[in-house]
Amino acid sequence: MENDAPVGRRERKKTATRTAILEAATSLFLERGFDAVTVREIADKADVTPKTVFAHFPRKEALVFSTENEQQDRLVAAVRDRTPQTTVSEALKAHYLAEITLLQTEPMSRIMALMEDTPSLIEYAERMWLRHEDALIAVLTEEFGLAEPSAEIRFYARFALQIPLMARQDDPESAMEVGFELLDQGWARYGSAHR
Amino acid sequence: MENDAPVGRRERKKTATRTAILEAATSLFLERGFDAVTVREIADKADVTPKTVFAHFPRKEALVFSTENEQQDRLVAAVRDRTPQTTVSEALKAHYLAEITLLQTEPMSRIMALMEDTPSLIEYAERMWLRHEDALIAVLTEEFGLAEPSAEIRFYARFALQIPLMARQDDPESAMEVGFELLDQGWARYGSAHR
DNA sequence: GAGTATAGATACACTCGGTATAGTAAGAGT
DNA sequence: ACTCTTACTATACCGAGTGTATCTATACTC
Repeated sequence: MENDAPVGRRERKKTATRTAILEAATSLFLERGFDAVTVREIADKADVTPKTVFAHFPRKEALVFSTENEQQDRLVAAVRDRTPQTTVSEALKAHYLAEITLLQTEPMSRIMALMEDTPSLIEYAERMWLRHEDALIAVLTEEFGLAEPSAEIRFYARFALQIPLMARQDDPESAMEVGFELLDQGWARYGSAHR
Repeated sequence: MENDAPVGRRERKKTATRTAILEAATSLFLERGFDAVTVREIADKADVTPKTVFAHFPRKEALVFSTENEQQDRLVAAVRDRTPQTTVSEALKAHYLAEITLLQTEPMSRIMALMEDTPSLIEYAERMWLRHEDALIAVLTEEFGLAEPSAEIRFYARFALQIPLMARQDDPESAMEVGFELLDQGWARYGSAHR
């Protein structure tokens, strides 16, 4: 979390205001919901100018998802650090399931609850998630010992990132199962019966 | 296009203002670009109130994509009306390629050019395109003689709709080829060599 | 055909996210 | 002590989109 070098006072102050903004925002969001809180209120509570809020976070939605980078790192690590006898799909499936259980614990679960009834947040979260595509393509390319990503890898990454988005319902495990089965074995078996 | 019953004067006037807004918008967009045109300017040129613009179109971006419904109809028809010996994937691939060539002709090509350098438009177009998912799921369910959509169908639809989004580059045909090959035959063949 | 209801449009004020600009003040490097 | 940079402020602003009350031409009804 805060394992960066404790550099100069200036940077310390900067991260201080950043966390102040973040804390003000999350407390207000959890209290009244995302849409009902204005950026100006957040700024007031954090005792900064609205402009400062946007200096630290590109959009209002970004105040909810401040741990995006770590998420990507975990995803990449899940692929790269899998055991040799594990396929990429198996590793991804396991990782997705682990992430889901992670999201069900405090304090993430409250943010997830906030998300459920805020369309703009869902949308933003999905867009952010899909931004990991390039990173996933990069690991896969590396793992497969290629110099350039192949078209197959690109499609695989695109498809694979869709799976957790569809498994956010009641039974994530079996949904995930189906998704990866289709991704690994293909549709032909289902479709061939009906041309 | 305008094959609806020529009903009362009221509805005729309504569609008249709608087309006036649409024409004003497209001409201004093509002339100066999407972002450089304000809704007020469009409203002025169409001689209506800004409020009226939003009464006809939910968002500014919707002014560019006014033929969304027809697009969905064509997609559904491509699946439903395929010849019996054609698989769904084959039908979709052919349809996508046809749509792409359609988009390369006037006046669509100019709208596409407009899109290229307007991120918000690309985003909106993709979101709108993916909204066809439910419709695609519905046809597939029907075509496969099921009462309820299966999880496999849901994933297939999700994946299949991603393919044209990835084939917007230089060589759509071969990209499409790869996408559907992966979707139909699965990743196992590629991945197995590298676990 | 007069009376009434209503849908489409208007006028206008407003909210809110986000930006632009100019300036201040504190910290960092020399 | 000397700048130079940088986080932040103050303030005004922009543009998309909404809320509300109102007007009016059209449609419906008796």
